[in-house]
Amino acid sequence: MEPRTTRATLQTVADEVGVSRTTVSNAYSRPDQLNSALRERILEAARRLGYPGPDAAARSLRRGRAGAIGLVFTETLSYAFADPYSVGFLRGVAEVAESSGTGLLLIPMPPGTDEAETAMRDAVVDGFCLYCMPVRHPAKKVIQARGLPVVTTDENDDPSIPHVGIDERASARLAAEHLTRLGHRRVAVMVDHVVEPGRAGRATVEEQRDSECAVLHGRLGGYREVLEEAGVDWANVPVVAAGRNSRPAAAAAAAHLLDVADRPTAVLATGDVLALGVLDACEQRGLVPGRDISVAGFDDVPEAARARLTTVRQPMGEKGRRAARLLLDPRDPGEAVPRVQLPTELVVRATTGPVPR
Amino acid sequence: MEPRTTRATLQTVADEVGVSRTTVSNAYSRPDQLNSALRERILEAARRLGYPGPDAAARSLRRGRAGAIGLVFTETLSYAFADPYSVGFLRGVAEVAESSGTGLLLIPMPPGTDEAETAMRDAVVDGFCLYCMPVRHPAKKVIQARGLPVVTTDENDDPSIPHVGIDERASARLAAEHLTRLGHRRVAVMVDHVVEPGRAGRATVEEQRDSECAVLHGRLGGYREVLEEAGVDWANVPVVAAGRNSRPAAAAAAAHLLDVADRPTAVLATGDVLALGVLDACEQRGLVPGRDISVAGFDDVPEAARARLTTVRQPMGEKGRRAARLLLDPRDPGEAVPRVQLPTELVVRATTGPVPR
DNA sequence: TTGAAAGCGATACCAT
DNA sequence: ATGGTATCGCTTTCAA
Repeated sequence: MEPRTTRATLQTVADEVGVSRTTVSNAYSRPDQLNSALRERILEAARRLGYPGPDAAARSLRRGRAGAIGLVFTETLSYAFADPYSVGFLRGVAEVAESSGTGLLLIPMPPGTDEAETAMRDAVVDGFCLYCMPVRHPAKKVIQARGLPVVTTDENDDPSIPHVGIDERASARLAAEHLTRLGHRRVAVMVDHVVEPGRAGRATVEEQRDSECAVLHGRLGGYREVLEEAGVDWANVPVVAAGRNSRPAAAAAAAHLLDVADRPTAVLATGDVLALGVLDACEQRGLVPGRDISVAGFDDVPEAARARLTTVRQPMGEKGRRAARLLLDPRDPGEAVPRVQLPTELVVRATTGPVPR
Repeated sequence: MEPRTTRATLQTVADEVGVSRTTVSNAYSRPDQLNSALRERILEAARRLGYPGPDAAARSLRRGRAGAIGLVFTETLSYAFADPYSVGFLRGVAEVAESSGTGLLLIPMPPGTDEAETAMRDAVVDGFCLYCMPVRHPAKKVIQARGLPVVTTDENDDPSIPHVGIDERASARLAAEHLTRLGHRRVAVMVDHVVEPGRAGRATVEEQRDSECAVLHGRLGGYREVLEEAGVDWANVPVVAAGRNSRPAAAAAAAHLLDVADRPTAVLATGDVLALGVLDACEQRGLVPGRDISVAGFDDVPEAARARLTTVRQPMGEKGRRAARLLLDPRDPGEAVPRVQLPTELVVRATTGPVPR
């Protein structure tokens, strides 16, 4: 018996078989470089010695390739699986990554700045997809410093980073115009959060302006334009935060809208999950959406169709696919930085209708 | 200007500042090991030189730690995001991983054996979570050979691998007994696939036996026991495969069940997504579930509650959390291999009722 | 085909 | 607080 104090390595196997490291390496990575009898002998010896195969990290270092792309969220990782919009996006990314044999590394974002920077540095990846990342995030500069391909979605400040997204403002307008055309003027808005995650309740115009989230700015901006064009004073439009992007949170926050004297005739939600929560709240109160009150969402997640929710559809799966492709298909340096803008459309279903009289 | 032909490395920065590599390394990894003035000088020089920070692969190699755990599916990666059960599980894994600063690497499984083995070898991870993996999968031995911590869910053959799951057979019995108690004897079963993915239609008893999927065996076995106890000949029980685990596929396959002379009075589905598809098919035909026909699912995904589906609840989030913990909390070698069995329960809602007369 | 030598880029340990 | 040295485990020329 050999002493098994130290783990078996390429060298161990090479010595055992009486060949060089190169040959053992080839046995794994380039089967065509040696005759299969020798290869079998090597593999057999490896098995016998308990050699686990070429070390992944060492291989990655030597080759300069990780075989994975990193997905970076600001939200908690588990949120990535909680929100159907996010799931749709990830699914798109996964489709493309998979077809090129690339793994997907979901990178958690620790709270502290130093920790976050370290996390971004330690990710063994060939590129980053930034998702839901505030315009100014400390970890962003680390990611850029690494010099790997990067792509952003939704939030796009930096023109030097490839981007795939939608026209947030114009898309939001679609929903708002639909409502004003139906005659609605007393409109309220439901968002996930404005200033800080978790904080629910009405947000002032100043707070809206100070938000770090470009998507929120775009969507609120679109709503605002349309409503002002219809003669509504934006300062009087209640913008209510659910605190978190969840159905129950939205349902709870909807109380601010529904249980008041001058209940709005319509609610614009910046996401379908929120809109569905508002619908839940309506149901609890015996309000029939589309008749007693109008509710419009954003995203068109799968559940929206079942709930007959009027919403703005954005192609989340396609977004993910395009983002992944931008990362995986190398572009030549001369080329302009790609900026993909995907189309959106208003989907009118049953939750919106004329102003009740 | 320095020549920038070669990428900046630790050494480059060390030379520039006139310190040793160690000190530069410490500036990044152990800020407390040097005075902050020097650290600032180093970081500044790094910035100036375009040094991207310590290389992730090199660091991972040297430290012997990857900072990520690998999730391995047999299904396509995008499927992981398509199935709500799977999403719930992943969410649980993500919660725990995140809390310990660990990333999640979703590893695609290529079709070929060699490719699959390479993919498992190249994953830079500290452990593997095997999910939905057939009892005999070629990639499995590579994973075990790597000698990293491994945990399986659902499919469990090997007693040497830690496992978290449910009692498939007993849980399936819950649903079946509920139906037989209601008087149902003409019962059909809907599964995703038996022999090979994609193949839809009725499956013979032989095909059922030959399936590689332990979960399927467990659930069908449970149904069978109960039905036979109730005097039903299993050979006469239609077991229909939807081909894929999707709602539309199930709805389509339900035609085999609903559009026949002796329509069953009840359908047992091995998953909620399938059950929901059956409900869709019922709706198209004007059949009211719970009155005209009974439908029971399995999993209790979020949509099930909305659809008022009777089903067997399994704690998918908890499954994920436990699996992640088994991977991340190191156990001492002497300890027995953990096998966690999570509880399930029957959730009776509106889609099941007495036999229509 | 096979092998020798030269790194890939960083960190740990032990002095200083 | 700093620095020297050894090493992590592999792949890649290039020559034999």
